[in-house]
Amino acid sequence: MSASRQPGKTATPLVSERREEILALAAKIFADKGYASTTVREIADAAGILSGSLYHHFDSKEAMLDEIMHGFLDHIVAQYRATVAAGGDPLDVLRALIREAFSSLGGNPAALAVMINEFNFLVQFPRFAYLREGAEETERLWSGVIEEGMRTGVFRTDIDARMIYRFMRDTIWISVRWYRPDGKYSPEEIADFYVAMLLDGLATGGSTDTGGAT
Amino acid sequence: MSASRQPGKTATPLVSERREEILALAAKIFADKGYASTTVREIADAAGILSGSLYHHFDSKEAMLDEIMHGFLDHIVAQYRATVAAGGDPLDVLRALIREAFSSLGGNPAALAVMINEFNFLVQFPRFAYLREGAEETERLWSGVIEEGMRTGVFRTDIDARMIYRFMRDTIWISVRWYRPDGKYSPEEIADFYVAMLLDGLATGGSTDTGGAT
DNA sequence: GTCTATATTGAGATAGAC
DNA sequence: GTCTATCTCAATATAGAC
Repeated sequence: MSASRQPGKTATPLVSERREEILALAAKIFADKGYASTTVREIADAAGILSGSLYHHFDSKEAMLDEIMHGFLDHIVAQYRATVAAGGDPLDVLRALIREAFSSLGGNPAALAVMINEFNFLVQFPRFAYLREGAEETERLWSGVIEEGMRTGVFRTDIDARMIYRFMRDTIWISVRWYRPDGKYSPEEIADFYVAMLLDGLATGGSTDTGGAT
Repeated sequence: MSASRQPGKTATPLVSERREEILALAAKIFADKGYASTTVREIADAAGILSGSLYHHFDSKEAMLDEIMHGFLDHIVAQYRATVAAGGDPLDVLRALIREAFSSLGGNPAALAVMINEFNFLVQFPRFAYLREGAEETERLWSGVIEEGMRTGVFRTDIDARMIYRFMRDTIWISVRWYRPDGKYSPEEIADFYVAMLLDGLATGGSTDTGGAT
């Protein structure tokens, strides 16, 4: 388990492994019970130490949450940025974005769940204001691709691009609530199902009659 | 505001109006801050009374949550049941279900938000086990319609029906997080956008190539 | 139905020994 | 890096007067 440690160098890594371990445990518990309902004692128990000892690694319970959120958000936004920057056919770019979003399920499901569950509450506090920035940049990136696809004619234009974005974002991310790593489908398969449904629709024939909203 | 009160009868209604008022206030705060992060004092403040006085109306904070959840779930499940029982073309039934789900946005958004946010955590406690039953009945009702549509050939059969259900359920319900009553679109319009996208897809041409999952 | 006053518990966090 | 011991505060809930 210490394979990455270089012989001769006596530890003190820039980011302690123990920190990361504890952070991963905390993320899991935050995801399962909710941040507010989680006690520092539970986190300490999971790590096999006493609650007071946690404060050697972290300033506070909130600081743990902050690190989890920051780590997740920075990573995913950087991915989106790179994918959009690479450019290409809007349809392909959108597909790539969707796959990246779904692959967070396999990557760090606990952090994703915490993000989904706590975002709305946390974003109102100054300390977590960066969450809004990340969300807004993500929305700009995704919506930009949709809008480009509308201009070039590959996407339909009769639905608000921002609403399409929201539908997609919510559907993809909230799937962390039912996704199980040992389940029937991998994140990649789920992504492909979703792309298939999103692009071509559920109906077989032309069910162009939406039945209302004239 | 007391239009429903009959003259001559001196109050003592079966369900006190004051209870309902307080419950609505509690639901709003639970929705905004999360159940665990809400204090009984905040609820009392909103109602213009002191925290101790709440216990004249309710046994506990948890009892308030219980009433909110029960009220919401019973109502929506009864609706779904009736709609499915009425029968008809699966495509029309599905459309009706989707509209009903979205109309919860206009009806009782706070209760819906609390349901979405707290479901996963609460369902593990015996007191809230009925949440699972409600969710399962809902899934059976919706999935049944999708499967019938697959049999009769109006829906594509290359995507798992339960996954389709989950995608739909999540997308619709989580929209309570961004829906605003004073916003650009009504729940009915949002429902129609969603139905349009769901049934016919986002792509204009035949983008049958999903690009992977061979 | 609400208030005053308070009991009681459990939470996050700290100080210093080891 | 962890433990022992404890502080402090805030939260739910209660009892009884009005």
